[in-house]
Amino acid sequence: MAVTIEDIAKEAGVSISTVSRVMNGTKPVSEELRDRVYEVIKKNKFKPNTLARGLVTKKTNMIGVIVSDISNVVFGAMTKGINSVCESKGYTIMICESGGELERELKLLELMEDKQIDGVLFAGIDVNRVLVDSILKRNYPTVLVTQEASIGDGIVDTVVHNNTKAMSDAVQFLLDNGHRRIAYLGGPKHDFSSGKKRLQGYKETLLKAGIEPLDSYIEQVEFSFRAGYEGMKKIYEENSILPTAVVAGSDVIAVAAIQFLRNVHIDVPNDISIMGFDDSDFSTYFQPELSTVRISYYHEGEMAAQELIRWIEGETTEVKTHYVPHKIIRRSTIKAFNQ
Amino acid sequence: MAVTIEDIAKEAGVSISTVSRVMNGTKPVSEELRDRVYEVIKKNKFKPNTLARGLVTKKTNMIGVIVSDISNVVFGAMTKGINSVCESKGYTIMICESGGELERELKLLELMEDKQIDGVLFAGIDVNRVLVDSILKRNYPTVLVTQEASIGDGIVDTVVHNNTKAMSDAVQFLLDNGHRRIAYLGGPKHDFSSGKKRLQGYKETLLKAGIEPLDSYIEQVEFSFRAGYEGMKKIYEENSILPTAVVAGSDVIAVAAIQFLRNVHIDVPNDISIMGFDDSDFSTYFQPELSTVRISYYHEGEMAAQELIRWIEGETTEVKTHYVPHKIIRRSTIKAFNQ
DNA sequence: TTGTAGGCGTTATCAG
DNA sequence: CTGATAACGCCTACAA
Repeated sequence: MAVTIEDIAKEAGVSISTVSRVMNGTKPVSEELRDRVYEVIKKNKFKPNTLARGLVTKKTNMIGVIVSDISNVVFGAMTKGINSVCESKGYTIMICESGGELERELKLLELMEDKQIDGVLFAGIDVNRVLVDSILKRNYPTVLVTQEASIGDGIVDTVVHNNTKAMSDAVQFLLDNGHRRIAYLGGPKHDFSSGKKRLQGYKETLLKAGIEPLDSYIEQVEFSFRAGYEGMKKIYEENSILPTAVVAGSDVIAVAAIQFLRNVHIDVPNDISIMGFDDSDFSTYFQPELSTVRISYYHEGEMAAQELIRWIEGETTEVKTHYVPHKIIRRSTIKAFNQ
Repeated sequence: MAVTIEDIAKEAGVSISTVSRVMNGTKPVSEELRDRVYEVIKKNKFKPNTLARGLVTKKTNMIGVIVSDISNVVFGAMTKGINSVCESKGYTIMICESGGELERELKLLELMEDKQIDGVLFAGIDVNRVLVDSILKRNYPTVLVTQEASIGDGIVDTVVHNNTKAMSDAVQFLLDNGHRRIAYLGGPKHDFSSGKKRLQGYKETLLKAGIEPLDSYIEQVEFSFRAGYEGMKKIYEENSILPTAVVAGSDVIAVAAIQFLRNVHIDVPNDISIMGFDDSDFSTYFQPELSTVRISYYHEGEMAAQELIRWIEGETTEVKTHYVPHKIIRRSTIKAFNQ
């Protein structure tokens, strides 16, 4: 059996409250006793039982993180950001994987509560009304990361990149480079940020430039290499007039598209330009290097964790959507037509 | 304040022990009372407080996972495997990142204990005597994943792939394909499996084929694109006679090497063959596709988690090293000289 | 400044 | 089968 506060008290010849006080600095203790107690603590390598402590303080210093796919590089980067601030603030993270399924997301939200975590960081796929209700009715702070609620802003605290604007910027970048026939090979429909926000950014920007979006130029696929490959294939097969550029929903999708095009002897960027999304590490591993929209998921994770901890620790926090900036990165998969 | 077992007991008109019993099925309860209690539980959505429970049962159903780098795809896959079995067995995982620093690894091992986890899965960089001692003296089950102890087998329970054999197989594969000048561009020296085991496999296999390993053909670098690139550059610059093949420590390193070679107009595989390691998802995204050694980190994670849980739940477990199989995957970065 | 005692929410032991 | 009651290890008024 591990050594308890009582053992320490006994050995130091003081009461357990005194031991508690020197450990937590919660009330003044005479120097003499303090030293004596410290000594005994060190000697016995005493570590207070966090469960017992949590039971009375209602605080566990643990925060939950819910993501759809642990092995996804995007969430890897985000988690790293989260972890860096949590560690420095004395919090430990509990990561759970939802697979993007509503059922499991709801179950995990509950699991977190059971575990008495202090708060959760939620990276959903489509944070709809059911999810929002579930989040709001719980008695722990929650901030959304990576994905805003699909039923409107200002309802739950959020840290995201502006998906609409990011995609809009990507399309505008292509327009600025003289492209007019721009296809969209984005993430899945059921993913709110990809299925709705980004597609919206794509369409609006084309429209603003006087270009009517073409259904046959729009393909929404899963975030995987295979899906990206098949999506590009479909666009290729079903259009007699090919686009001169494609905006992708992720770098993986972009790379898959390039691979397909190469297989049908279409050169990137000479025949078709490709724009990635995310700026994953590997986007410079390829030849040609990927032009892309840089999203700092690491930073997004950091911000979200900071926001959550601020909330947990009682610093008044306004429920709002915080945007982390994105940036267009030009590399070799874009060819300019104008000038 | 959340509803407690006492509230339920009161509302159902029974004692708290009865409520506890119906929840845990620990002792028989008359059907009548059981139904009545269940009703009240459902109605109030009562969830027992895990902290209080853990305090008395000494079990938290949480297992800790310590990795050096959360955003590394290898650990992403492993974690996913771990998570899948943990979830099915009712355990939740607590992931911590050590950065591969001994200090932090030791600190995390302690943190885990503080949190009263039931056991930990440890993926270290060099599990030396200090670490092993620290692991053994703790009072929770621990199994090493991905990396065996550097001070010998059979001391702590382990699930790994056979690094020596895997690298040996890779080299043998190259030998079988007629290569004689094979360079080694592996992981960092301080990483036991890469710095020691794999290098050993490389040297032994060459020796067995009557080839004396060349120092100038051996480069040990960090697991990053940049480091891989620089490492390949060094081999290129410092050898008047270039190797005809290179075995890499990871797919990322392999891709980086290819990139460098391309930049100095050396063709892969016609001029130099490249063998990757890991078989990461992206190894088929490139042209040419990467020949590599497939390691199923997902499966490794699964096995380790199973082993740990078996241990936690008291099924006698023999402390030994479990190997998960690897496999040579031939793709396009290898050219055969013979036949 | 220090100690006593009650309570946090459960499980488990022991009578009934 | 059921119900008190004592732990579990710690924090925190309340007293001294």
